[in-house]
Amino acid sequence: MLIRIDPTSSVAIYDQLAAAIRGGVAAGDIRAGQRLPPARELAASLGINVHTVLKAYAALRDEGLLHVRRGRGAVVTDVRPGEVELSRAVAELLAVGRRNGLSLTQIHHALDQGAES
Amino acid sequence: MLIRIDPTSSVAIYDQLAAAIRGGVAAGDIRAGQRLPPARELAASLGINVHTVLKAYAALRDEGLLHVRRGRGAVVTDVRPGEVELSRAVAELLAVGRRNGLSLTQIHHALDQGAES
DNA sequence: AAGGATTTGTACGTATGTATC
DNA sequence: TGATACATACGTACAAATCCT
Repeated sequence: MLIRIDPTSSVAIYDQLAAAIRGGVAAGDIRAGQRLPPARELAASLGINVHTVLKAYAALRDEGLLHVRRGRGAVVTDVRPGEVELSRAVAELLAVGRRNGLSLTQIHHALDQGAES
Repeated sequence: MLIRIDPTSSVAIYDQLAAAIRGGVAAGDIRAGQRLPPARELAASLGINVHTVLKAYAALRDEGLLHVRRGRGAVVTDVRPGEVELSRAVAELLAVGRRNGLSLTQIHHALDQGAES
């Protein structure tokens, strides 16, 4: 897939890149399980900085679209459309719960209470 | 409030700082509407880099704890996270799960799976 | 209204740590 | 052991939004 970056755009470069990758996945240009180019490589080919690529990767990881891990690279999540938002909602609840000092069991309990109402 | 950073800790500095601010808000040391020190200033007083402070501020903003805007600084949100934030995350997960045809049990299962990774 | 000061946002550069292969 | 690749942190510079005079 071809990614173009417009440095004159008011949209941030990392945002342009993230959008391009999102689109590539949605369009099927990038398949589930497929690994994206290493950040340094992609940065070099696009003429941008590694940080900028890593920031885009991190954003997509937070969305649940990518699995990004040290030494492994960025791999497109193997989930069906719709499951991305599910895993993101799961991740958010876990993050919020733990931030407030809740155990996994307590988070489950909160889920049950929320389901009653 | 006093913030201490342990550079030898395995916990990332920006994470330590974010946790310290969260704790300060929770403990009432920092009140709603109060403005945090400029990133550069706080960075200098803690002996860390501006980026590190900004990353902590951005994380807290994503959590909804802070309003961070150019020229204005970082202001503590008037709504206290906690129950409100938790119930919102619960509601979102339930909504997303049911939209995708999951039962409550299946949502619990998704939560467990998310907790593993 | 205009301009300067303040403050975060983004981007680039570089170095080191850590997990994976 | 070594190579690969992301994670974090520090440094610097400029842009953009806001505030104040």
